[in-house]
Amino acid sequence: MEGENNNVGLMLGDAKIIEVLKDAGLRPTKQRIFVGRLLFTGKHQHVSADRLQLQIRELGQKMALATIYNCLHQFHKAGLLKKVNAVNDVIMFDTNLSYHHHFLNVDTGELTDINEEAVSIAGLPSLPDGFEALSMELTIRVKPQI
Amino acid sequence: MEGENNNVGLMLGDAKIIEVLKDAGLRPTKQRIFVGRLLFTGKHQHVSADRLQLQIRELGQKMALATIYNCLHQFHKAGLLKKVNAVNDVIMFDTNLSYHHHFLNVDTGELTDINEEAVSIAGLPSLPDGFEALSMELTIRVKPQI
DNA sequence: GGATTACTTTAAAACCATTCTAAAGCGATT
DNA sequence: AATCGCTTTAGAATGGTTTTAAAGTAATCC
Repeated sequence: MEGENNNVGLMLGDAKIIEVLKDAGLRPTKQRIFVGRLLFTGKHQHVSADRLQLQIRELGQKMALATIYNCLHQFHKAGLLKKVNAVNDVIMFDTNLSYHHHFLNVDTGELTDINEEAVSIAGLPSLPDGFEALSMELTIRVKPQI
Repeated sequence: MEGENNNVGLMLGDAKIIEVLKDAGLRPTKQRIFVGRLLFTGKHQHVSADRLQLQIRELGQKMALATIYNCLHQFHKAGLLKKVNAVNDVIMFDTNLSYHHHFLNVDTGELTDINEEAVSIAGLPSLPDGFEALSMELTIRVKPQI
């Protein structure tokens, strides 16, 4: 179970991003700083490697998909991103680190945060013997009304 | 479907499976009946196409993976199976049709049902405008204690 | 029943998100 | 500036799933 990380929406200048990267033990390369700028805007996002590359292209930059995957995984390992259960066969990362749940638009694969207070899960079931819980996630699948 | 012992002759209980298939608008082919026999045993299971093929092979039969995928998807469409969020990049189907949640062993990808009464989710959040809810699923990721 | 028609199964190829490879590039430390 | 080790990169590889088109089989019609 992940800790209740009451994250402030950080708006990082490059200096701060560089510091965050260093603190995470990651060299502040051009690529990691660029991705950091896109992700840590203060507004929470759900991103896939693919869409991130598109976004980068639209800004007139080029970055190998492998680099983007590396970056996302490293950010995740460093606790800067949450990994969301694969959606439509695509790995999604979430900049909202606090404990929360998601609506999943099954038509588009789009995720939307559920306000934490809107749902309460009571009575954690006893775990199988010899197991420990890592995290918990509720997904509500939704689709546009006809 | 072929094998050394190519006897897929119907056994007792097949009559019921055939009826179920017909009711679902599916021709009761040898393959669908065989898969039905494996799945609808009364004991709930979580299966992937891959593991199902292994199980079939162990019984001395042969079935194309594509056929197994077709079968699972058709059964799902007919409401005979539930589809579970992809786990470790693998599509899982669940014979337990009732509303329930899962423990996910992140090491093995194995799913275990959570007794419905063991958890209660209170206060359904209001859905985004113009959307309707399809389903809801809680996944508790667990791993063996060290 | 046998022929016709429509749906199914199959092996193999295609697909596609993700990971791997190994060579070129770059950041840090001296 | 020289070196060392981590990074980036394009392209190939991987692996689960889907598609293809040809062969097979269930249902229908007479």
